[in-house]
Amino acid sequence: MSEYEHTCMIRGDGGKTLRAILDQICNKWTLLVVATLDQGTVRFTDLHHQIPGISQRMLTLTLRNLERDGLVARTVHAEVPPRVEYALTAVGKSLIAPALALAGWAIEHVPHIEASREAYLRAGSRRG
Amino acid sequence: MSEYEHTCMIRGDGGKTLRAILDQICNKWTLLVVATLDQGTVRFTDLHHQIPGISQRMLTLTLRNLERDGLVARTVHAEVPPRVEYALTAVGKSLIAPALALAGWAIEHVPHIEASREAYLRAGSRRG
DNA sequence: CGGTATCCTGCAGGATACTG
DNA sequence: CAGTATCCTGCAGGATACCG
Repeated sequence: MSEYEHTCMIRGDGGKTLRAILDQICNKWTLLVVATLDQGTVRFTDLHHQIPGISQRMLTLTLRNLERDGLVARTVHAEVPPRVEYALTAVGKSLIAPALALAGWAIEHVPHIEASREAYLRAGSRRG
Repeated sequence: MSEYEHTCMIRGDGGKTLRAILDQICNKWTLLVVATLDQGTVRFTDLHHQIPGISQRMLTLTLRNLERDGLVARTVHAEVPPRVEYALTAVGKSLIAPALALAGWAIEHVPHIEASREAYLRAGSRRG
């Protein structure tokens, strides 16, 4: 049985809705930030340390977008030194499951994909 | 119960594996092409017509990448005029399910996200 | 500590023209 | 019909410096 009847969800409006979301969560850091926040409430600096390679700028931008979309809650504690904590909202948490589905697929098929790439390269170099 | 134990799949190697795949499938057209190919075997021109807005160049590039990764099979028929047909491989088909999971999440939460964005904008303009 | 502001670069992807 | 080849542009995202 084909899944064709359901892929209209992807093709739907020419893919605009889905791609607007995909563009958002695929922007290099979003999914990583969400996954890191799945452990609970985390401070800005802790996030910065736990996500290797992210710049302060990109962490801020990513968190702002997530906050704007209602996936992450930002709490500022009126203390000195300042303390700002981030946590997933219910909607943010609900993203974890489908993200894991995709991550699972990725990890499961990486060997196949890499093998296919090498075979493709070899076939290409044989052609010239 | 938290999903924290599982999010290591996302955070795993600093997210490199997952992001390599995500970068690949999030590149604006890949998922749309895969979803369109879920109907079966489709010719190049038919794909071009069925995916509004895609250029010949991007369709070709997207298909080449999918073929290289073993998600799509390309069949050239020795005829004139030429006929080239594309179809999902088993691995390509297996991507549909997790993609649908994500698409489902996206469609389900678009209203919430858009409402959150508007609220965020209003709060911002109130601040100045 | 938790950010902004600014500058800079690579490259995804569009437009267009040509081809076996 | 099914592509290449080439040029061009916007903008994601990195580096760095400054700020309340």
